[in-house]
Order: sequence, then structure tokens, then C-alpha cells
Amino acid sequence: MDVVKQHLLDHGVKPSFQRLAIMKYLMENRTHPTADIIFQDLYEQIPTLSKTTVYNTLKLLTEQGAVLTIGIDEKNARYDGNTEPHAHFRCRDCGCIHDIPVNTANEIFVEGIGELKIDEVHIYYKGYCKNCASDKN
Amino acid sequence: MDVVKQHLLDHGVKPSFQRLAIMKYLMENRTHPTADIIFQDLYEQIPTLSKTTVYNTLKLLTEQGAVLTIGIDEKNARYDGNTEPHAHFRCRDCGCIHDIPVNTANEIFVEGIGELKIDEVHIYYKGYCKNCASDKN
DNA sequence: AACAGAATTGTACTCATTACAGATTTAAAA
DNA sequence: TTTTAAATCTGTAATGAGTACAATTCTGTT
Repeated sequence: MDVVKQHLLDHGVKPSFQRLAIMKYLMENRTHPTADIIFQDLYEQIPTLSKTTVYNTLKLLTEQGAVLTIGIDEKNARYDGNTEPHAHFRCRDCGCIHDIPVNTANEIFVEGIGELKIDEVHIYYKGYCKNCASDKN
Repeated sequence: MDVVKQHLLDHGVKPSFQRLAIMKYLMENRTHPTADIIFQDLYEQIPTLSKTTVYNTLKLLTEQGAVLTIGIDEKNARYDGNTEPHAHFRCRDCGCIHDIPVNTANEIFVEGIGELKIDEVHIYYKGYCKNCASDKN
């Protein structure tokens, strides 16, 4: 069966036309897009798509764990179809976002957390990417 | 000399009346407040204070490394007068934010970052605080 | 086919943050 | 001390991501 459809079903999300399109987009585009970029791109193929649906769907997918919402960009939320544990880097100059292979799952076991019930960890790196760092000589 | 004034000078910030008030507030209130909360509280003592000044000052202080801007809350930016390396926790229920004693400075040395020049790391934990976890029984 | 509930759509709205231009303060020169 | 320019601060208006909501469409079931 379709990988995208199966992914939604695995996370208890009924695979509607729009949900499939958005999930497929995130699985094929590992660019950590904003909701608006997803909307713009999909709107070309699906002219009946509403921006509200994109927001609603991304919220649902995040709640069900089918998608990761990333808060590394102060301006907009970014979305990631890769839910395997990993960290993120963002360039201060060009704003590009890269995956960083850190097993964030290990980070959940922390000293000195008292009685906090931690269930999620986000690690955000900031700095300059290869291109932007070389621009600065 | 005044600790607050010295802190600003150490970070190359000219210690104006407003800047001192905002920096002092952040050093005395380790509650990770929003810009609006800072404004509300200081406005009682300084009725001439402008919200724009609070935003401008927090931006300046962050750029100069005198203050940390925290992105753990999707709604608003939070500010922290403690610039020593540490991580943050936010409760999904009540929204409270706690410091977590993790030496984020160590996290800067990561495998597989390619040629990225990393200069800052943020670690955000999410879950339920002691009070909110017990409410759920 | 008819109905009920779920999903989608479009518009109006909220509200954190920023832009901007005018007023005020600072600090140093004359 | 007065002058002057730069820095800082202020208030209002604008921006723009995200949400509320009510109307519409779709889905699956009797």
C-alpha cells in the first residue's frame, strides 16, 4: 500500500485527499517548509485547497505524531515529515535549516529535572552554513 | 558598582535608564517573561515607558549577549537574564517554564555537522510539570 | 436517496512584533 | 553655558502568522 497512506493510518489519521497531499509533500520535501510554502506549492496542483486546511492538518498531524513542528525560526513554524529523533540547525544568514544526526531520544534522561514528566526534546543549533560562513572570509 | 550596570557595560550596552530597568527586571525575575509581561510590570513604576522600547531593548540585549531569547513558547518569545549555559522545560498544561541544568556549551561539539559554524545551542524539553502531572491521575 | 457526522473552505479576526517618524535626552564641542 | 549632532525613546500605524467560526461539501451508513 502507499507509504504515505500507511503513515497516516499508523498515526490514527483518516487519510483524506488533502491530508494525503500534505503528508506526501512533507515526506518528499525535506526542506522544513512553512505552512505558507506548503500551501503555495500544493495550491498549484489543488486549486480548491484552503490555507486553513493546511494549518488544521499540520496541527492534527503534529498532535498525532505524524509530523514534527519545529520552532527554530522565530518568524514561522516549520514542519518536518521525518519524525525519527534528530536535531536541527539554522543559518543566521540565509535561514536554511539542516538536519543534525543527534539522537534526541537519549537526551530525555536528564539529571536534576525533579518531578517533571518529559516526553519531547528539541535541540536547535544556530550559526552559519558552509556558503554563508565562506562569504564572510 | 551596580551589578546590573556592570552587566550591560560588559556586553557593550550603554546603560540608559530604560535599559537598566529592563535588565534589572530580568536579573531579578527568573520567570522567563514575555515582552508584554515585562512591559506591564515596569509600566507601573515607569509610566512613560513605551512597549516599543521594551521590544527594541530586548532585541539589543539579545544581540549583545546580555540576555537570552527563548523560543520554547510558540505564541511569544520569552526572555532570560541568565546567560549561563542551561536548558529549558515547558509544561504543556500550565505553560510554566523551568531551567534545566544541562551544559549546553558541551553540546556544541557534534558529529556530522559538516562545515556548519555553530555558535549557539538551544535545548527545549516539553512535558508536564509536577503539579499538572499529578492532576491527571 | 436521505441522513449524520466529519472534513474542508473562506472570511473575519486576533495579537505579537516591527516600521516609522517625531520628540526627547545625552554628551561633547564651541 | 549654549550649540549641536547623535543616540535613545515614544506612540501610532502597519504587518503578517495563525485561529475562530459559520457555511459548504464530502463520506459512509441506513
